[in-house]
Amino acid sequence: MRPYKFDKIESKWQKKWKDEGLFKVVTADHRNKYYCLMMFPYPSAALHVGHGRNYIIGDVVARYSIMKGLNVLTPMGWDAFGLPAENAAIKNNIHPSKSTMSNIAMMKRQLDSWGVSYDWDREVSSCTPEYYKWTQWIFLKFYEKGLAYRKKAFVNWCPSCNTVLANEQVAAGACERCDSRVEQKDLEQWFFRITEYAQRLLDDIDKLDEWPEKVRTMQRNWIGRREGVNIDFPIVDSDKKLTCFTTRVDTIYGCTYMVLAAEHPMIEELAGGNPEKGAIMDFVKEVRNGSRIERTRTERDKKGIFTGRYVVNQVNGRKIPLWIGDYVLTEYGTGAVMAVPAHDQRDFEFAKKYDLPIEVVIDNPERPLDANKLDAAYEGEGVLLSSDQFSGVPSNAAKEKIADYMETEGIGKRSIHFKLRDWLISRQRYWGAPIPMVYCDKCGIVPVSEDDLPVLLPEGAKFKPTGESPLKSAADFVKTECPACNGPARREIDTMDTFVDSSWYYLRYISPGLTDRPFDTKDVNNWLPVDQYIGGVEHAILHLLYSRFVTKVLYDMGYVGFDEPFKRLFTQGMISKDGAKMSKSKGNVVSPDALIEKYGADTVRLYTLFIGPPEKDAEWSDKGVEGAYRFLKRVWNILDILAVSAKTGNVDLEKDLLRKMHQTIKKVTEDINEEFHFNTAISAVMELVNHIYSGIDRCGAGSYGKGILNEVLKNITLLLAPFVPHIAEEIWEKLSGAESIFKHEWPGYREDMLFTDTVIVPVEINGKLRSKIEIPRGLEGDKVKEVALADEKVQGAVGEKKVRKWVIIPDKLVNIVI
RNA sequence: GCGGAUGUGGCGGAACUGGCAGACGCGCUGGCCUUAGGAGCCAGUGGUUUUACCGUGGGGGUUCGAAUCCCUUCAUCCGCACCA
Repeated sequence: MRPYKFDKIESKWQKKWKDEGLFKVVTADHRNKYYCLMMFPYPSAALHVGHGRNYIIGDVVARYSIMKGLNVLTPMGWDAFGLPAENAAIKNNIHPSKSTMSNIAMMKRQLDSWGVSYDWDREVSSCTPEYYKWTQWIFLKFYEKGLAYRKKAFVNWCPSCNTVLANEQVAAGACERCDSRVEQKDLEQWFFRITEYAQRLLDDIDKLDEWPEKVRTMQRNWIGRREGVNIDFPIVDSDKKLTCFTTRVDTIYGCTYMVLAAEHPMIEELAGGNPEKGAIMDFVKEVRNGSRIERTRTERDKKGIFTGRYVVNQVNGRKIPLWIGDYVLTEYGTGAVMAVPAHDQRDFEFAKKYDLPIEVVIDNPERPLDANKLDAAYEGEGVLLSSDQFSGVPSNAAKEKIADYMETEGIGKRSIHFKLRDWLISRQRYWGAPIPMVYCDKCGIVPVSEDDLPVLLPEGAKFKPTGESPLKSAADFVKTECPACNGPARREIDTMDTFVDSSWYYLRYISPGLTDRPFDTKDVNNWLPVDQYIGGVEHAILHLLYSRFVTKVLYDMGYVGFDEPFKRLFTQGMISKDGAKMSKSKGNVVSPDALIEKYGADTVRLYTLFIGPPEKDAEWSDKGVEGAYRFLKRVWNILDILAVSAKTGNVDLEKDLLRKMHQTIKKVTEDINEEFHFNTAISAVMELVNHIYSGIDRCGAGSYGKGILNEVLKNITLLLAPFVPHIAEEIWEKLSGAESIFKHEWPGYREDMLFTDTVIVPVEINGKLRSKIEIPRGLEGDKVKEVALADEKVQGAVGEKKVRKWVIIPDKLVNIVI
C-alpha cells in the first residue's frame, strides 16, 4: 500500500507548474486563443471556501481548455483601491498601501495553495502608479470627448463613509457598503456621461446571448427605457411653462393637478408673490433634507403643499392647481408630473389626502368606475371616457393618437426617458486614483497633460475622513501649476470611484508592462473579447455595466476594435453555511487553509465542485468534504490494484468496464461543455470507479487485466485532471512517466463502444410498471409485442383482457393499454 | 407592487427533446477485516397496512404515460421599487 500523501504531491506539482510556466502565454501568438477571466478580487481579508468556488471553477475551465488544445490566457490581479483598506488604515493607523500589499500576499498564497494557477507575469494591481496612470488617462480621454464633466447636483452622500456614491452603489436608500442611510447633498461632482450610451447599452444586451438571462434582465431594468410624451403646461399669469413626462398620455384628460419635486429649480420663482412663500420654502427644505430612504418608502404618507399657482392642461384648456409633493423624484423625467388620480395609485392617494378632484377617463371593462366611490386607482387598460374626440378609443391606440395630436398642435413631443443616471465618479476619499484635473483662477478647469501622468497619490496625506477629500491635507499635492498658463493653480482633490479602475483591467492584462500606452490595440483586438468571464452575480449591474460602457467609448475612439468586452459570462452561486451567507460577524466562515492541511487542496476542490450546480447557491457541509477525500483515496488505491493485477482478466467484465469508460468520457465531456455541470461530471467518474471496485469484488483479483486497468485508470486521471490536478499529475506520472498531464489531450470516446447488444426495457400496463424484458437493441413492433406477451408478469396482468393500444418506444419502454 | 429564480428522501442534489423518480455523495443500518476503528471493503437505505398501493410544495387539466407541458394556488430566495 502506498498511502495518498497529498501534501507532498501538491507542493511538488504546484512548484512544477510554476517552474515550467504551464500557464504562460505569449501575447503575440494568439492562434486558438481562449481568454478565461475571473473577476479580480478586492484584497481584503483571508479568502473563505465561498470565494474559493469562483477561482476553482475558473481553474477547471482553464485547465480543461488547455487539454482541449486551446491557447489559454488566465491572468489574475487586484482591485486594490477602495474603502475597506482606508477604513482599516484609519482604525489601525497603518497606511492603506501596506495593508493592501500584505493582503495581496496572503491571498496569493491561498490561491497557490488551492492549486489555482495563473500567468502571474501579467499580474496587475489597480493601486500602483503603473496602473492608475492609465485609469487617469481614461479619465482624460473621457474628458476630451465631453464624457467626463463636472456639475452641481443632488447626489447620494453616505455620512458614515464620508463620501458621495453612485446611484448604483445605493441599495434601498442605504449605502451598499456600510448600510448607512444615504442623504441627498447638493454638491459639485465629476460624472461620466453614461446616459449618452444608454440606448446602445440597452440594444447590445441582445448580443450577449451567452450571458445569464438574469443578468441581462437586470441590466435592462436598470437602464429602464420608457417611451412617452413630454407635455407642456403653460403657467397661468406667466409666459413660462412647465414640462412633464408621462408614459400614460392616454389619461391626459383625467389630469386634475400637477406636482413638482421639491428640488425643482422653478419653485422659488413660482412661489414669488405668494404670501405663503415662507411655508412653501420651509416645506421644500424639509423634504430636501429628508433622507432618501425616508422619501422612497412607498407605504409612507405622501406630503405636499399648494404653490398658489395654476397651469393649463392644453388638451381641454382647463386650469389646474400646481402642487409640490415629496413623492416626485427630481432625477427622473422632468421633476414634474401630471397627476391623474383616477388612474395612478400615487396620485390617487395624494388627491384623497388633499381633497383634489378625481376624474375617471378610462373605463374598466369589467365594471364601470365611479370617481366618488373609488378606493384605488384603476391602472389597467380600457376605453377612453370624457376625453373629447378621443372618447371611445381603446387606451393603447389612444396613446398614439393623442401623441400625434399633441405633436401637430405643439402641445407635447414624443420622448424617451431612461432610469439610468450619469455615473458619479468622484469620491472624497484617499485610497483611489487622483482625478487628473487642475483648477486655475485664470483658465478655469484644466486637464493635466498626458505627459505628466500619473498624478501620484501623495503618500503623506492625512487620510482621516472629514467630509472633504483627505488629499486637501497634502499641501504639496494641491499646489501646482496650471498646465495651460503655468500660473499658480490647485489640483482636484477628489479621487475616482474604484469601479473606474475595474472597468478596464481586462485590457491591461494583455500588455501589462507597457509604459507608453494603457494597452496595445493590435494585441487587445487579437485577444478580446474575453471568451469566458466568471464571477459573482453581485456585479450584474455595477461592474458589468460600467465595463461595457468604457469598452464602447474606447471602441468609438478607435482604441479597441470590439464594443462588448465579455462574450460569455458565468455567475456562480454563493456558498452558505448554517443557512446564512458566510461572514465574520456571523462566525460561520469556513477557512480553506485548515481543510487543505487536513485533506489536501484536491479534496477541497473536488468537494467545492461536487456540492451542486455551480450557478446555484449551495450549503457547505464539512462531512461532504470527507466523502470527496474518500473518493480520491479510492482512485489512488487503484494504483495498488494495478500493481498486483494479472496480465489478462475476465473478458466479459473487461468489455463491460470499457463500455462504462466510454460512457463516462462522453458524459463528463458533455457536462463540462454544456453547462459547467461539474457535479454530475464528477458523479459519473465516481460511478466508473465504483464499477471497478465492484467488478473486483465479484470476480476477485483476476477480474481485470493489467492492460485494461491501466487504460481505464489513465482515462479516469485525464477526466479528473481539471478538477483535481495534483493527484492527476501524480498518477499520470506513475502510469506513463510522461510530461505533464496538461500536455496530453482530453480523451475522446468511441460511439461504437457506448452500447450493449441488448437492452432491458420496462413494460408498463396502463402506465404502471409491471415487468422488464431483455430484448436486442433496436427491436421494434410486433417482435417486441411477442417478447412482452411472453413475460410471466405481463401475462398475469393482462390475462383475458383485450389490449386496446400498444405504445412502443424502441429501446426505451413498452406500455400496454388494456 | 414589478421582474426573475427555486420547491424532489433525514440532508446536498440526479433525471436528455414527456418514457424505469431518487444517479452520485453525506448520514444511517448491517456484514467482512481488525487488538481497536472516527481506517478500508461489501451490502441495504423514499413511505406504508408490502402479491399491492402511495409518492417530486398544494389543487385541477392535457396524455397510453407528467418532477418535466398547460391552468391555478402556496412558500422561500434574489433583483428593482413613489421611475409618472
